[in-house]
Amino acid sequence: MSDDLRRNMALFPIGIVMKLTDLTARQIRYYEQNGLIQPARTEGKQRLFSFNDVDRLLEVKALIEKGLNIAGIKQVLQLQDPVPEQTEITVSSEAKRKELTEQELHQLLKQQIFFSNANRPSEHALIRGELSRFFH
DNA sequence: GTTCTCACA
DNA sequence: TGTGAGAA
Repeated sequence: MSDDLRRNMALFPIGIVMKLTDLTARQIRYYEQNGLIQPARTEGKQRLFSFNDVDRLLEVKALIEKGLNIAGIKQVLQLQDPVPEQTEITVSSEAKRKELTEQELHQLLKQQIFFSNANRPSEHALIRGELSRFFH
């Protein structure tokens, strides 16, 4: 399985994303309304975030903390990722931009867990449990 | 118990 | 952005 596919496959409920990004559910949904992220949905309409979404959320958070508004962030993200539309699973059209190696992917995962540990040491187990499916 | 949408101070 | 209501 390609790394690219894996990054778009992870499915976190909003609660986990809140812990991972330290954003409120309100903010996360607000950013989605503004097109900053495109989380998938379950049949029950609950949001399912991929690692790409979490990654983007962290960028958004960083930008917000720098004093940017939604409009400003939209521009920044558009420059980085001009309309993802839908992530096609076609083998032929993959790897147009950044391909992550196994090591880089694991490094990213470690970072996520590190952030969580720094903020809420008592919730290691929960988050690790949710992320465990990404480790082999 | 968790998340969703909508709405209001 | 926060919070609460009401539904799923």
